[in-house]
Amino acid sequence: MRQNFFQATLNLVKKIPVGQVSTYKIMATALGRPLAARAVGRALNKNPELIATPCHRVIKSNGEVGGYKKGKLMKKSLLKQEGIEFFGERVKDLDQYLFKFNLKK
DNA sequence: AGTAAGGCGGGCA
DNA sequence: GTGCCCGCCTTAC
Repeated sequence: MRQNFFQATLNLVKKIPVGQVSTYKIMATALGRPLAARAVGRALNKNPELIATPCHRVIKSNGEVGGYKKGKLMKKSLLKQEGIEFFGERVKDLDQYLFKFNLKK
């Protein structure tokens, strides 16, 4: 399932609705690996299609933007275009935009 | 096969 | 809030 993890990750990112975001942790959990947040980031970094796969909608669990292959500035810009606002390096009202997939809080 | 790296998380000083 | 370290997981060399 190693190779599949990569696929599953990209696939999962595509499920994030426009105007919403998720965190590496949540995604890792959704993938069955609550502790693989790092691996998720690794996968997204090697994301073949930056546009088709909205990896910019994935941020850190603490609300910070996190990183982006093309730079976090670009990431923030893309998110802003989707209606998400920022407060410095953090997403404003994170819980409001946070997409938790099928997970229950 | 071994090791380093990477868009992280959490705990503690 | 900041900084540091350790832990976790997968991918690349």
